[in-house]
Amino acid sequence: MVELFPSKEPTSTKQKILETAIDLFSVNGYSAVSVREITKHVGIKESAMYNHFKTKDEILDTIFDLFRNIQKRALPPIDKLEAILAVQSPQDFLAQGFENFRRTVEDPVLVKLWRILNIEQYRDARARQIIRQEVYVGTIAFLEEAFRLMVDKGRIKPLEPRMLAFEYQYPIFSIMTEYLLLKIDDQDTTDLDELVKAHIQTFTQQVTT
Amino acid sequence: MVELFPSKEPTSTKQKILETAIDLFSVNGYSAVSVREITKHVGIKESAMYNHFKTKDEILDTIFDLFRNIQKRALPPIDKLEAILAVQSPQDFLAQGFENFRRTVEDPVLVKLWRILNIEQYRDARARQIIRQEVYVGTIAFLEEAFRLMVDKGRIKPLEPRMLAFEYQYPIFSIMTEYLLLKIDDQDTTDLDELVKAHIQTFTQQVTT
DNA sequence: GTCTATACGAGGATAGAC
DNA sequence: GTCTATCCTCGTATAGAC
Repeated sequence: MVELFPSKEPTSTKQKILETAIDLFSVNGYSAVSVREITKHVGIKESAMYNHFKTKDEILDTIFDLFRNIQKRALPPIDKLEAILAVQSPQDFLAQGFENFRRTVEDPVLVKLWRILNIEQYRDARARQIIRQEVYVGTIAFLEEAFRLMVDKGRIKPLEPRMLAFEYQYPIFSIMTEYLLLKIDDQDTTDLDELVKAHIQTFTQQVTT
Repeated sequence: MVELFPSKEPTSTKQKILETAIDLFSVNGYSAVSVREITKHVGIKESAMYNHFKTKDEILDTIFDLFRNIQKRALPPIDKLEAILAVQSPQDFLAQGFENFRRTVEDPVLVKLWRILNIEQYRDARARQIIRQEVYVGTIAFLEEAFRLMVDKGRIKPLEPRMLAFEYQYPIFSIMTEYLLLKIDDQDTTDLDELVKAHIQTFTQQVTT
C-alpha cells in the first residue's frame, strides 16, 4: 500500500488535501476539478489551501513526484539482474509480472495515480515524461537486459531480447489501461487477471520449450 | 482521410467550430478548453457558436458520434470473414493489421479523435463506452472469429482463438497509445512502425509454422 | 447567422484579522 | 493555520438588434 507521507503526522491538512485531490483528479481530471471543490471535501476554506500549496498546479506536481518515486521502486535496479537470475528460474522471473500487475491494481491509491497520469499525459509534459521514461523506457530496458542475460546463459531460446521484452510487456500495458477503465464503473476484472496469467503462461512456454 | 461533413457545404461555420474544437480538445482536453477559445480561433463571438451547437457538450457529443461512425467502418462485418479468408492467406490477413495501424496514424484528424477519446474516457461515460465496445470488444470479437475460422480449416496451428486475438491485438493497442503521445512532441515514430511490423511477423511465424 | 450587451456563477488567488 | 472578505478574470449561456 502506498503511504502518501510515510512516518509524518498521520492526517495533516496537507495530506488530506493531497488525498482528496488524488480522489477527484483521478475521476474528473485536473482541469475539471476546482480548488473550491477540493477544500470543500477537506472541510477548509479555499484560502487555507494556499498555506499548504502555492498553487493548484503544485498539488498536481506533488502527485507527479509521488508517482515517480513509487514507479522508481517498482523494479529492481538493472545491475541486480544477474544476481536475481542466478537464483530464479526464467519461469519464476516471468511469473513475477503477474505479481507486479496484481500489486498495482490491488492498491487503490496507486490505481488513482495511474489514472491521473493517463489522463494528464496528453496535456501535461511532466506526466508525459514520467510515462515515457519511468514506465515505457524503464520497463523495456529492464526486461531487455533480463532476456539478454537469459539468452546468453542459454536458459531460454535465442530470440531477440528487445522483441521478447516487447512481446512480454506491451500486452500487459493494454490490460492495465483496460483495468483502470473497468474499475471506474465498478465492473468485474477477474477476466483481466486471468488474461495476464494466461499471457505470461503462453509467453513462458514459447521462450522455454 | 476523414471528412467531417462529407459532401456538405465545404467550410461552413459549424464545420470550422468542429475542426477547431477537435484541434484544441485533442491537446488540452475538453475541460481545459473554453467556448471563448474555440470561437476566437474560428473568428466569431461566443454567442454565435450557440447557433450551431446547443451547448459546449454538444460539440463533444458530435465528436464522439464522428469517431463511432469511423470506428464502425474500420473492420469488415464479421459475417464477411469467411469470404475474406477464402481469398486471403492467413499471412496476408494478419499483415493487414499493419495497414490498419498505418491508416489510422497517417490521418491527422483520426489521430486527434483518438487522443480526445483517450483523454475523456476516464471522465466521460460515453467515451468509455465507445472505447470499450467499438475498440476493445469489437476488435477482439472480430479477430477471435477470424482465428476460429482459420483454426477450423487447419490453416494455422490449433491454438485458442481468443488468446490468439489477444496476443495479436493488445500489443498494437499499446503502440497506438505510445504513438499518440510521441506525436504531441513531434518525435520520431518510425521505430513504432517497425515494432508493429516485427510483432506481426513474429506472431505470424508462431501461428503458421 | 452574427453581433453587442449582459447575466451571473465559478475560477484561481491574495490581504489581513484572529 | 484558518477564517472572512475581496479581486478580477473566465466560464457558459441568453436576449434582442441588425
